[in-house]
Amino acid sequence: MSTGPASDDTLPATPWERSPRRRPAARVPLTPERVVDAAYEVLDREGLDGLTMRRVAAELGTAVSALYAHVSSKDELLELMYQRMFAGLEIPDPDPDRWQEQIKEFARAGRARLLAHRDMARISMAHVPFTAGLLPQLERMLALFRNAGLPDRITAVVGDMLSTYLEGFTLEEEMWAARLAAQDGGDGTAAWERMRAEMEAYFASLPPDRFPHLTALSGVMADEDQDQRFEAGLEIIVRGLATYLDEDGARPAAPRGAADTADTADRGAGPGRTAGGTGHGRPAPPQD
Amino acid sequence: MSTGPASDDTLPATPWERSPRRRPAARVPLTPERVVDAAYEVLDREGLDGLTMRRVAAELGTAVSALYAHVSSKDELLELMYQRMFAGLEIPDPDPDRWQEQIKEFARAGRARLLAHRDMARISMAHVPFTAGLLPQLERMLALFRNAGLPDRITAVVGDMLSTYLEGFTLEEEMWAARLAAQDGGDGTAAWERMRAEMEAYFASLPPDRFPHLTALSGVMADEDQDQRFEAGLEIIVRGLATYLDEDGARPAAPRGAADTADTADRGAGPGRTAGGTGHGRPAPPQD
DNA sequence: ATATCGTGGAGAACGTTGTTCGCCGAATGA
DNA sequence: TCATTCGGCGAACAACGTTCTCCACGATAT
Repeated sequence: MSTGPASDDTLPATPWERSPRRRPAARVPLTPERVVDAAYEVLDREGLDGLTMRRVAAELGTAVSALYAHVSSKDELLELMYQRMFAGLEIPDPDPDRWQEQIKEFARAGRARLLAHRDMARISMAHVPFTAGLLPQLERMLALFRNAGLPDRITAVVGDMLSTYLEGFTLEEEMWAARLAAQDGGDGTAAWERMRAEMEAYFASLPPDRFPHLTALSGVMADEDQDQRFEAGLEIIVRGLATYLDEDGARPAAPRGAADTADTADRGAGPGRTAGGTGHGRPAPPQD
Repeated sequence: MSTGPASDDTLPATPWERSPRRRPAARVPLTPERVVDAAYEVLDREGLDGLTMRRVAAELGTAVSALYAHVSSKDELLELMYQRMFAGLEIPDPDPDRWQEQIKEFARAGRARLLAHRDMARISMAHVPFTAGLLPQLERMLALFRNAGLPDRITAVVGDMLSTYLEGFTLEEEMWAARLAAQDGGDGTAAWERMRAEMEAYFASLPPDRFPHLTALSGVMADEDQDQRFEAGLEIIVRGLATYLDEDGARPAAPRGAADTADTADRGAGPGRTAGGTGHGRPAPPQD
């Protein structure tokens, strides 16, 4: 460079002490996996808004530009993070006796994955849910629904619906947590408790003539925790699904030991046409 | 070329023709509402990623810094846009005979609002759903559910669930539309048709031994359009809700003319405790 | 053992973003 | 008519994603 060197702590180490130290560090040649590792580290510490390429590079002790030899763009980095989230997610073999519980277990496992890292639901929401790597999971989920006896028309729709519920619920959960953490540092349960009390008081303070139901429910609006709310929503969906079992000649409730993964051929096309899963129609035109 | 004026259309108009023209323009003194108007204009033209304070200012013909006298930050601008989306959204008086249809109509109206402007679901998802301005809508929704005969425990949960489904579904819808628009300019139905064909072919091309259900459903995975898929999911939720009607001594299905908005007192606390609507429990700790 | 080559990381730079600071010009009250 | 106040303007700042050029290192060939 044409000018003088910067102040001391920005100087690179002297060669005789840098060389021996660099050996162990430089021998790990910075793979995409390591970049994703560092990105997760930064994500948990700084949140999605604080997840910058510069910070990821700093986490690895490398230059920013070095990252681009392995990930090509920040979007691809987020994509890799998204895919890793589902790595090793097992969906059990269909057991028609327990299909409701199996669906719930899948949803709980998904929520746990989303909550495992900060702002994960935001990342998840920003990606189209079915990449090639996720096809096995999709297949096993379809097996769950079809073997339960759900009509194909419903099977094709419920996968998207479940993941939408999963991601949407967890996203909202994250947002409350973030808002809470922002307004005061106490990330313990005390802050939650106080906010619940505040909300309850707020609802109760509304004019009862204009908000009869809101005020009537105020005492309990802040009562259940997130786990219970998640379960309640899940239960609504599963109950809704169950109403399709005694339709179209499908098995009535949850008969024993019938269909397993191999029953695809015999129920192939159902009553008439079956219907769309990941397929999407036309985009509804913007209306003003 | 540090000096020289730019080409003609970037030049401001001459004073003698600008002054009379500026009168009507400058007499509109740049309210927050006008900023939001311009922001919507930019949003529809450039998308959320292209929604820049600089572009909004350009749309208004003002300087960027002028915006900050009225909106204070981009986040607040997005908040105002979010709130305007619900302005004038009417939720009908509860009709216990038609509660299922009323819920569906609300959801359809919500989806229409979200689709009315580009990337609106992304904005909506980023905001906590219940601001003070939205309380009347929330109240009327609670009325719908309670008058239908749903237990308070369910009423408190289903509002969030419906809006989650609404926003999540539309968000995914938007993402497909955006991806489609990006990969080729043809925003007509032809592009959608081609993509559906591609997806169908892709699913069908998978190895049937590893993906029996996916291949079995391939022919119909891309069959329904978004409207039908939305309705199908809605139907699942409503059916799930209906299963709660003959519980806890609530009315069996949809009896005539009972309860209206004034019935809050008599069914106040139901069987035991009722449960949380917007309240959220503690944040589940990150697990690694 | 020496010279050559190629790869991958380093550093600086570019264009763009949200936001802030100091200034000016035009309305308004005395 | 003067002083004041307020809203818009231009420039600037820090930080972002991304790209460019260059250099040092290890492996290969002679």
